[in-house]
Amino acid sequence: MSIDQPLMQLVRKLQTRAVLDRSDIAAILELPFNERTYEAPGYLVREGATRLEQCSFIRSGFAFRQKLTVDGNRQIIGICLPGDFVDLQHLFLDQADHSVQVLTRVETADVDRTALQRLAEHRPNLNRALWIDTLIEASIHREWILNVGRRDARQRIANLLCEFALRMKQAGIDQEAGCELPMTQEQLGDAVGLTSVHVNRTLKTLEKDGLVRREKRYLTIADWEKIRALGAFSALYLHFDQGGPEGV
Amino acid sequence: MSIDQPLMQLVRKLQTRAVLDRSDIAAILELPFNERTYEAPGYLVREGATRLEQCSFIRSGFAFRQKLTVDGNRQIIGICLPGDFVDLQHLFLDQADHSVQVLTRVETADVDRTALQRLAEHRPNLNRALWIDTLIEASIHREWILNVGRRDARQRIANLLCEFALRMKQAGIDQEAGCELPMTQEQLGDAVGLTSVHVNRTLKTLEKDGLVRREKRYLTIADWEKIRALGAFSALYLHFDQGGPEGV
DNA sequence: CGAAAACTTGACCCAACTCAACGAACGTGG
DNA sequence: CCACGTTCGTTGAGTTGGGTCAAGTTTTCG
Repeated sequence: MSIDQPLMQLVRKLQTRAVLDRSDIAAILELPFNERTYEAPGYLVREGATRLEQCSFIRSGFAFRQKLTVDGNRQIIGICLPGDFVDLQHLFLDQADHSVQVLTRVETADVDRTALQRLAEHRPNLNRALWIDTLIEASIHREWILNVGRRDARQRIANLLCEFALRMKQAGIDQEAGCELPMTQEQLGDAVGLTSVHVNRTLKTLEKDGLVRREKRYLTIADWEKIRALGAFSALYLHFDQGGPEGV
Repeated sequence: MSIDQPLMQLVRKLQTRAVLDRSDIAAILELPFNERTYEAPGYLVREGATRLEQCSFIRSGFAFRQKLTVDGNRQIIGICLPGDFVDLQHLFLDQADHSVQVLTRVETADVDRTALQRLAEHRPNLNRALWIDTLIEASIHREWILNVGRRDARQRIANLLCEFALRMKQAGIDQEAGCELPMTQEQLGDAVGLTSVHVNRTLKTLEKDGLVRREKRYLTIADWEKIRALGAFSALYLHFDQGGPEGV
């Protein structure tokens, strides 16, 4: 049950979603699983795939969900941080409706989906935790629709950065001076529905205004309050408050 | 157990999501519930609301999910048809992260959320059905992010119309000649991230090209194949195939 | 060290927005 | 059932945020 026991990471994640008792935790730690490593531009999930027998969560590294237009345009649908499930939707859905691609080298732990289904079936707390995780992801999707549909370039990027920083913090992997962003400007653009060229120009203005700082490949948030205001970011949609007993 | 028993409608909906046995159905029909009616520009759910003790599904009428920008711009996040749950997310989430507003007069049946939780807890089939419903909604959200983020006006509207028509058909409420659309052009615009003015102009071109027909207040799809191709619509993301036994 | 990937910058363009005025349809009350 | 206010749809003219294209420059990494 050491800290580098991958399933312990899963336990900790689910504990942010619902209260688990001793036996719940024991049941998780007994799950059969295998580990896997994916390198940089690889796919964890491919849209259309059908023999989905496992649900994976990320032990380390970053990934993103994406869908493509017929004419090849990419839209990033969400970002997966360490500790996140990559494809919890495959607990019950039989076909992948989007792809998940590696951002930085990713290590996963893959749990058999029927084993996970049994767990949800027999353990209300785990059922609740997994379900809440699903619901929060849907909530994040909703915010993204708003972001891409109704905000201008500066606001979109600001909002994305806020979400990223806060989720990093909740996952306990933020640096002291803000947080790093492991995405290229093109990927950033694909996440907010803009061109890499325009992302570049927009980031410049954000830097000029003292909202972010950029060195080499990394971007850090310089003025949290200003960027929060610009992106009109409200953490409500991340539902951080859901961990309490019986959801109070 | 007549057809106008509201809970029978719920049974039928859930049967499109998973296989239910006799006792599952009986358990649903025993749920306590009350009925409510909402008039035209009213709210079924308000963003930020906290005492969420019921989950409602729509017996008749249409509603839409929405979020607002700080500067008052609206983005419609999804559309609720008769038979759809309005706020299944409140089965486990304790705060509303978006609003749901009436499109046409809506009649709902409201089920106590703890009763529904108990059902999910004790009945794997129902747990599965409800969960799949949640997952499909998340999948629709993803498609909307793509739609709004990476397609042009004609494609966006075409895609939305396809989704609407197909879901209407699955819900069994399509007219013979395509289907009516109970949304104003402004609402259409808010759903696809455009202005009502631009929606108007774009609809004109779609009509000129013979893809849709418009009479009075109603819009019907004239050429399904053309509009499907234009919107690059693929029904994959609606996961209609999920109803089978054990998801095969 | 060299090639590939990522980032910058400028010039030009266009899809969609804004503003504004007007017409059509709806529905409500008398 | 008509009158009239309100909402919805339509159209034009002018503007703009962000896209495109293209040519560098810097960074990364094998």
